[in-house]
Amino acid sequence: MAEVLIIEDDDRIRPLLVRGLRECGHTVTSAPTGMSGLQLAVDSRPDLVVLDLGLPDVDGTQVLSMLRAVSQVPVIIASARADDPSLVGALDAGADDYVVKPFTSTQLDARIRAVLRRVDAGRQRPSTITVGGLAVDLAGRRVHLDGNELDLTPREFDLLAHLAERPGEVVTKRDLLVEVWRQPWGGSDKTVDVHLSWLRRKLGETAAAPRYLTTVRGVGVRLAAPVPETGQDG
Amino acid sequence: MAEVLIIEDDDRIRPLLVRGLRECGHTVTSAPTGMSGLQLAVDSRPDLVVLDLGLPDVDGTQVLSMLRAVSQVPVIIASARADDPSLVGALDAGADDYVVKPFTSTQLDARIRAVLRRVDAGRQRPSTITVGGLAVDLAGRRVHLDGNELDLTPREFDLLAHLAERPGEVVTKRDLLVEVWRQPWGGSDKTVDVHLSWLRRKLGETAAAPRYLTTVRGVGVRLAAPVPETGQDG
DNA sequence: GCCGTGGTTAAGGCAGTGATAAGCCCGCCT
DNA sequence: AGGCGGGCTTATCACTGCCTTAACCACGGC
Repeated sequence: MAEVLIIEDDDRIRPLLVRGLRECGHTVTSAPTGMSGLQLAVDSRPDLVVLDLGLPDVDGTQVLSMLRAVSQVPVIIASARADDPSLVGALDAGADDYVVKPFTSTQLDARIRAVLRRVDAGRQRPSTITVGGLAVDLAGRRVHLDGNELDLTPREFDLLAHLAERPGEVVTKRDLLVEVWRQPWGGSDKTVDVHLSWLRRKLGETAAAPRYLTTVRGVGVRLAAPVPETGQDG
Repeated sequence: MAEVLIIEDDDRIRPLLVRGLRECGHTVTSAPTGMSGLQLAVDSRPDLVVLDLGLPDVDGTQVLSMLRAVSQVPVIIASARADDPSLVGALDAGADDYVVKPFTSTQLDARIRAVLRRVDAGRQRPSTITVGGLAVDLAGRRVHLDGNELDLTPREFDLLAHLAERPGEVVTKRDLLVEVWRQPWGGSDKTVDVHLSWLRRKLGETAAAPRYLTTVRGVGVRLAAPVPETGQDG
């Protein structure tokens, strides 16, 4: 069904949850601490995170805040705290649901499906995006420009795909480093510049005369259909 | 915050919920039976429905099914039944969340906000503001004036965007320095003046004959749709 | 008539960007 | 196991163009 990450320190509960959700058909990974869970969430990009509030290293609410800073992944809080302030605080910090221990994997599975159903309803995306004469096949990882297939490196494709998913929208280099390069904490903007340069070359354009890739100085870059040439210019 | 419909038969609980949610800032309507609630949901198109499972006329799950047949409105089940089958059945029937009575309006409000946040995230908002013949695309950072695209510098765009987000409202230079320039500690008002001047030039207007950007002496500046020329003036 | 606020233009400094080259790492082929 | 090549990153340098500061002018209020 979905890839689920469980962040839970209790060595008795964690295996139970992993096992229960696997029996429900999910692909499950797990982490025993907040920081390792955060790491996994960034690296493996799960479809949903089940987060315990009572973690040994960092408070669950803080983990949630940090996670929200870099990802929109749905989060279900699993906590022993049944009081309103804990619940309200967690939901307002960006959680999607809150279940109080003890609970069955059946219930957790039902809540997971409810959250994912709502999330999926928002984004039904076609597997191939067309922007002007540019066709990006996300599933097949192929790109065609005016009918001719382009030979892109993995990074080049990921970069182009990310931009193609937001046509006409300006994306910052910082966002690209986070989303494409998966480096929320570091990395150099220059790397993005270089890849953009190569991408432009393969798209048959230059930075000085952009067609699809327009850089917005001081902000980022935008992918949009080129404006048809008006013929003779001034 | 949102328009909420409460479907609940208990004459003691219903007013409590209505009152509690109104205190949280929601607009609330309510119905005591499944069929009247269904009617209201169709007629008044609320942003969210709180549905009791134990209704006198029709079972709550059936109400949910009928509602889902005609609407994608988010539904939070409020029920006295704490057993897993009821919860799983309701969620699988299309509910977004499930709270077990008794619960506080604080908790219900938090869950409402969590559900609505996720729903709103799915909608792609039209991120373009139109003021008269001026169209400001916030996400794409493009500006069109009477159909022609304007070439604005980053600061010019930020300035215009900030004003466009508050059409008709006078904004002080101090506010602009804080919000656009991100300099709460200092900075010269003259900088704003200079950028306003450039912006006016690109908008095809002068300070003496303003169309979109009107300065209010001693206060600040306002962006508003121009008043059509009446021909000869007084 | 003076002062303060606002408008415009000019100029210099600097930050962000573009392109290329070199180094490194990893996988593949022999 | 060693060589090889493609791809990614980092570094360097030149350049464009934006932002700020400064100076001067116009206007309205007191």
